[in-house]
Amino acid sequence: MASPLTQDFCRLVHSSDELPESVITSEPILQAVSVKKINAPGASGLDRYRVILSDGTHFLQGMLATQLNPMVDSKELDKNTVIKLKTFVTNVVQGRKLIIILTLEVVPWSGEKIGNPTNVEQAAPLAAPQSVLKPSTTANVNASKPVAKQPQKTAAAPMGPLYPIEGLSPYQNKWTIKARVTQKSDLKHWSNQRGEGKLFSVTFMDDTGEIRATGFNETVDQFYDLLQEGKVYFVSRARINIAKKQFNNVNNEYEITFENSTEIQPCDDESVPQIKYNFKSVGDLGDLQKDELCDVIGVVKEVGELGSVTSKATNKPFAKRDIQLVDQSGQSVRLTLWGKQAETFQADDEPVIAFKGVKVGDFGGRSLSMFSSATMALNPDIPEAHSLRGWYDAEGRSKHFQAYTSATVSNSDGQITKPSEIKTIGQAKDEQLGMSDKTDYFTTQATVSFIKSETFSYPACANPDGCNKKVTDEGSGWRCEKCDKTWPSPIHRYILSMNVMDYAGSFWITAFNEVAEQIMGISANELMEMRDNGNDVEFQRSFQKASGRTYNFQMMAKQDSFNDQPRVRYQCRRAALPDYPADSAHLVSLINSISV
DNA sequence: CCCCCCCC
Repeated sequence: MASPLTQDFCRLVHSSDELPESVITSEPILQAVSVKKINAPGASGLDRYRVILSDGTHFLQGMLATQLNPMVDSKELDKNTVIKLKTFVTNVVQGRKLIIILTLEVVPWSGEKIGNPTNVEQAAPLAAPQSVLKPSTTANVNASKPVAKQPQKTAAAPMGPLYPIEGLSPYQNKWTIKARVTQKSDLKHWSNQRGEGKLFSVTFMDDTGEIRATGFNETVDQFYDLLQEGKVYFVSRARINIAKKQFNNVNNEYEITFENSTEIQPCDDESVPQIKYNFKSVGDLGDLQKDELCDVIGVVKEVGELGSVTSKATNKPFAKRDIQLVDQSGQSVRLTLWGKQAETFQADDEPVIAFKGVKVGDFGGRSLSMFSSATMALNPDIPEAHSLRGWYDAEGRSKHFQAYTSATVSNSDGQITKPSEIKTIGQAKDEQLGMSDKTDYFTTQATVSFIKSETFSYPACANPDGCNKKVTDEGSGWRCEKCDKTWPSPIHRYILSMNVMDYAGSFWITAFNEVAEQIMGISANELMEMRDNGNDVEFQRSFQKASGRTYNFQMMAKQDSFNDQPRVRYQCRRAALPDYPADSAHLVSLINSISV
């Protein structure tokens, strides 16, 4: 059988300083005669595979970009697999030339080894490398010092070969990327123990990936005005470092730092792609940990008032504005804008906005916050936005959206629980919620049948900072151990014990101060005063008035022991008046789930 | 070399 391999490719690579663009894009076909895992994992912690690549006559070393790992894991790429190199770069590591394969295609092959290749390092160099693969019409006598294809006549020539962003690494120095600025930060000044200075950063993107780049001090003067969001540039001769992933969500294990020698040239090639998103559905934010960064697209359902907060850390005031985002998940989430963005934000027509790199918070279950490296695109021309717009205008607008609640906050193990499910009291008991080691959260619609009036509160510390600890009556005053203070009188706080029922059963639940106050309609202090004043009729009526009402209770079921017997305590964390349209929608979905 | 991203 004729060899499918690209003849003399290994010698061409080995004898060229830098490969011509025509070779880089020629999609050579080689056989991977060996595929081995490298012992030292890469900076990303991912496995790295080394391949020995043969053209049938010689072999040389190659590395696989980590995104190709699944092909090795699945054995799609294995010993003696024939592959077509779709994108690759060459690199010299420890004096040895190797190929880094970024994307490849498997070429069908019997699995036999082709020929008896020898190490290209021992082979005689190729006399005229450029003639082998380069079409003769564009043959370039300076092929050993090639330049990439000129993209546009208005564009300046880049330095060195064009690299895909994906192919950049700290071990290369002669590279040029052609990339779009998808995000540009404001100019920032800093001052700390180690000194002071100014900086800005941008995110570059091409069709292989994205990378963050930062300029400090003099390079700010050189490049801050030149680099504009949305425009395309050639960038070369900058330093590449390991990225500190905790500070941005740009998907690259490396980042660029501009240096004085860095060259940046504008380019008006429109083929470079626009911003890339990896959207997380609003309903799936529970999958993410607090402080993770994510991309979200949603309809702006509500725009809050402009407000201001004072930072606890710096004592500086910040403008803030909350908006509510909804999507097809039926869930809504709050997103907070800060500073200038909060002040200038306007969206009264329920637009679609795509957010990139917003930070996940756990306030009220799940919330989002703009991060300095986050971007916001109003009605972007992307499929997800069009589909969201169509859905919202057709049906979403009239839908009820489930807001995140604190019932989705991380539990005592620090694990995130999903938005609480709706259960009947019978289901909560049948499913033994709260009987395991972990805390269970659920929502139940039930009616208050009875509220205990004998004990309904405890005397709490009157410290205005909200200590709320129990205080003891010492005759001369009420003493708080924690605050080491004695108060003339305590503040009574509810521990309200209620029996609630639905058609499937009843149970006793406890509501603490805020929820209990909402249910009773008056404070525990006021109630205590009635009792102390002997106002029994009014006192008893308060309990009767609060009974017979129906709520959607957000419940927490947790095990504890009483007289050495394990039992479940049901705590009510929130009580909301029933939302009948939403409840009906829930019933409809239950009915739909059982119909054929 | 920043890396704070705030509040309730």
